[in-house]
Amino acid sequence: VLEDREYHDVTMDDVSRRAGLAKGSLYLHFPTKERLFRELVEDMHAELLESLDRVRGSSAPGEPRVRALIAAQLGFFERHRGVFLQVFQGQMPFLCGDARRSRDMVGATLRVTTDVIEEAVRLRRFRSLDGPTAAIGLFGLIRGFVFAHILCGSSPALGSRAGVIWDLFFRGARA
Amino acid sequence: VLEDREYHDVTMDDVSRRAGLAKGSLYLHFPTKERLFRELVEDMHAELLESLDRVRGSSAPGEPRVRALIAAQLGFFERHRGVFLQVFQGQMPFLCGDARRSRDMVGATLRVTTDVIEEAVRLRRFRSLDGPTAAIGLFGLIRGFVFAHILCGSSPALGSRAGVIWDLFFRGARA
Amino acid sequence: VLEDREYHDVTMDDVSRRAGLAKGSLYLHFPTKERLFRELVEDMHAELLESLDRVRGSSAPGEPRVRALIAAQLGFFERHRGVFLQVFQGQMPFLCGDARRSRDMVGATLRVTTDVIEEAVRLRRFRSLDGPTAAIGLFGLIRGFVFAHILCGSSPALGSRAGVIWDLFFRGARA
Amino acid sequence: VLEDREYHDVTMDDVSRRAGLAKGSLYLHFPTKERLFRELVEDMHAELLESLDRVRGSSAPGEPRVRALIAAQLGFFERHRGVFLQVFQGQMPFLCGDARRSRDMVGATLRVTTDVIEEAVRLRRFRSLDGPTAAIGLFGLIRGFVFAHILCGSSPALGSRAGVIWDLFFRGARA
DNA sequence: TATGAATGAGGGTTCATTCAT
DNA sequence: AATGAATGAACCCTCATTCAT
Repeated sequence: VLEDREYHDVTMDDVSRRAGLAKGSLYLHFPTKERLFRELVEDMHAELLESLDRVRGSSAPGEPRVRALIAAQLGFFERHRGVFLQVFQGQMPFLCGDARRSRDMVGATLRVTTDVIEEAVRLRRFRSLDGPTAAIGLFGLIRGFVFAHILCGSSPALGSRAGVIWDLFFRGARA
Repeated sequence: VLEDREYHDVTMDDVSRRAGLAKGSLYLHFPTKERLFRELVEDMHAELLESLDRVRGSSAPGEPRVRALIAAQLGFFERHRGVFLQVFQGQMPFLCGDARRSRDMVGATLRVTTDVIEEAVRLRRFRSLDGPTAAIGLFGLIRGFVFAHILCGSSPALGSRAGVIWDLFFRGARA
Repeated sequence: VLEDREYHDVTMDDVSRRAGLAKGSLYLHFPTKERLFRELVEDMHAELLESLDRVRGSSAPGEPRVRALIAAQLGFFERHRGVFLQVFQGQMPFLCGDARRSRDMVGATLRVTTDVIEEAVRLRRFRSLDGPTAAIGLFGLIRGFVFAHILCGSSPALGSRAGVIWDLFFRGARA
Repeated sequence: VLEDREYHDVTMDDVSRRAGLAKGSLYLHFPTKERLFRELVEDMHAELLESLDRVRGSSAPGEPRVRALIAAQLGFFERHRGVFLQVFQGQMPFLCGDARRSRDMVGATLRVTTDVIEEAVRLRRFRSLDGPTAAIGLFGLIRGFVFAHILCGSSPALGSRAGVIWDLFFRGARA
């Protein structure tokens, strides 16, 4: 439903109609509208963390792992394009009014990113960088492309930007 | 008011109380709640564009100009920390339901950034980069630090991160 | 509720209280205050037309039918005395801002009246009259008595005036 | 202003703009919106009574006087067509929420009409009629044509219906 | 477990009225 | 006398939530 209307314009009526349930039945599963959407976002976030975790198992440390991490995030945002269109446009209280939870979600992503980057530093693939700081940078870089992608329609495909992001992050702009 | 409550939870009563006006008086100045907040955002955006324009006049092309651009954006976000806390947390419909306007605002920023980057490319300070793409990258990088700053409280000062951002953007992570 | 307060002074709160419903419940049945009152008036009007139609089935053409028509209208206004007190005093936008609809309602009544009068003319019970014009006259005559009745309290009973109206309409004032 | 908008949709702003005065200045002349419109209606009514009074001075008793009375009323309604369009459609609380006053206005008209009719009865121009009752009839007859005229646009001219009204009232429908 | 009619607090907006200038 | 910006009570309508069935 969020792909059509923003959070505040989505009524429980809309949700129930889409769910093929009666309005009252929604309340058998979620005590509150806020909780319903919070769980939606948390599910999505769990999925992201899971896919970031899989990065560790399925790729070699260093460059391949960083690239896999970038790809995993792009894939995640592409899969949930509709919802993030809302989130980025600020249409959905990202975590339904709970800043700490928002911090936690971003924090978890940053922690994984930091680990992967520090790994690459240890392997001398990256120069000596402050892990958390570089993680913020990479995080922002990725979101920048996601943002642009979502805002400007769907071309070019988000997945295809992984190479560009890696190139910018790895080599920088320097001549 | 936006620093306390999100857009949809801010009532015109809240606004008027904070403004020291009666509720009705608000409507002498803005025909609609949406318009009131739209104008707020547009004023802020105009200020950003103005300060980005000033970058051209007050700095040499190439590296200094890119650094000035980064600083200008950081300064802008720091000045409006409160509002952007909301925006980044998705608490405020940044553009009050008008995606095109959102695209325009971001587009204007990206255009200036593109110009400045292409300048640096022409001057051989940057390697041969696709201007618009690199602009998205820099834009994301900056916003990433702003986001982290806003989310994690105020330390370290946002302005002090200009060097880090420049370093990451210019040199990349490569060993 | 209209018997106590005029349309614009009747709040949906008043209506709901009188209906023994919550305010919101009203909106399950009518999308709008205007529509609620419009339907009230339309229902009343449908009832009037129905009772005018019945006149045709239950009375002989000519004099009896005209008398029945007069009686039917008086009965209708008497049944809805309260509402028409408002309407005649101009307390209720009779048609809620839609002049065409008003014309239609009156038009339908006039058409039936015209038919009945022309019938009587054909039967040589009435002299040769322009049907539509005479219908307006009879319509006004009836409403005049309704108006007076409503304005001056309830005596004498409206139904008892049918004879007087017929007498005036049939014989005129001529010596 | 009443010719464009109904009473409740006319704001004091509208009135002041039309009057070429500031809104506040209105309140130097009328303490209240209701009072402003009440005085408007009372002025109109005074004008009607005056013109009915003139009927006595300017026409012979009996038939000419009744005809003059009819003409005077038609003229009055034609002059104030706009306002009465509102009143008849029930758009304007005829006397701003004061039924007694409404009764008085109609009562005054009926009294004059009664006098004129009884005069004609005494002169044997009319058969023996109950004055007040016949007055109500004539009053209704006239209003019926005014109503039809106002509702159906302006043709035919209201003034031209005086003959028809007189004919109906005088001769009745009888063959 | 499922329903959906009913609820009623709360929001945006209007506009008659006031009052400092 | 004239102004018009300011006021704030009041209204229509929405929608998350409840509860009898």
